[in-house]
Amino acid sequence: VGRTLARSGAPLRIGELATRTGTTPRTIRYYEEIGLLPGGDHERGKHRVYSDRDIERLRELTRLRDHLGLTLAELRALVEAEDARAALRERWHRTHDPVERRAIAREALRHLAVQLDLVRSRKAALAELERGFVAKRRQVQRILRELEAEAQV
Amino acid sequence: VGRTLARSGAPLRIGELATRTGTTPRTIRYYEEIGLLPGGDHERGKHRVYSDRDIERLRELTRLRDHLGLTLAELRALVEAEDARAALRERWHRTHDPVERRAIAREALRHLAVQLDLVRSRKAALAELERGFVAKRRQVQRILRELEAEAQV
DNA sequence: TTGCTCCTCACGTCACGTGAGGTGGC
DNA sequence: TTGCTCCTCACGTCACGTGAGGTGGC
Repeated sequence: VGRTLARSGAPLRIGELATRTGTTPRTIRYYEEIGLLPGGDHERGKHRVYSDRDIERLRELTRLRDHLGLTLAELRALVEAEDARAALRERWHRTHDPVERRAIAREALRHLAVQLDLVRSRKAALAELERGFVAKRRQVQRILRELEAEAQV
Repeated sequence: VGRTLARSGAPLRIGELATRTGTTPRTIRYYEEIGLLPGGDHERGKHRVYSDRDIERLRELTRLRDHLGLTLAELRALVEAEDARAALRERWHRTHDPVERRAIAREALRHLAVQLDLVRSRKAALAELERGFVAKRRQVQRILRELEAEAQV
């Protein structure tokens, strides 16, 4: 096994993390500043170092930001809820009490329902936009066909 | 026919336009300042007055801004293209040359295709997000059912 | 050692929000 | 006349972009 480019699991620097997530180093530092991302585990003045888990985390954040239009304050609230759920998963693994486990699972379902509602209402709005464009297009196409039929004669 | 609230066709002031389009007076003035909206036809210091056509125009802009995530610079480019197409429609009504009319219709189709591509790629991204949430939910639901079956025994 | 990427200020920008102080129309 | 909405500055804010000047690691 020789050298491999982009070896999975290898630590990343901020530039790599940025290109892999479609953002910029500035954005990453800003998110760290406002508490949306961990500090890449660095001392002041030294280079930040990230892991594969950070790639996933940042990708998730940018997706929610771009596709659901969440503000960074909303994202931060969401991340805090996420951390709370991570703590729940911890408890899940430590307990074997089925009553507690059911409560944890139901909590997870409620959270997923909220996310799904957001995604679906945005999708519905986009679908409406799409319908409008398609209707206009159909109308123009009909007119164009008529003009071309006329030209045939 | 007596007084009707919100009579269609009556001129609007900026506050009315704002509430009808889900924006704010400040946003409307800003859009005017950067050339995205006409000036409500007012002299300096006097009240701006808008028509029903302005409602539609602003709604269209906010939809494209919110759902497609366009910047105001992109919106302005789009508005300019829109104005160019309006000029084409003018020519359409003045000409009866079928060759010219076909050219105009084809131009309109190209423009609609660009818009549709944008909408659809955004919809696809949202659909992917949705699939992820649905898969997670299914998994949690399965676990929950198992726990409840256990409780039944 | 030479590039390249990284570091920390810090000011600039985009798209508005938010008063401050004053005028206009039902 | 009294409210209410409108007007124009003008500073503040959010989410970064963009140098300026300097240090770190393959």
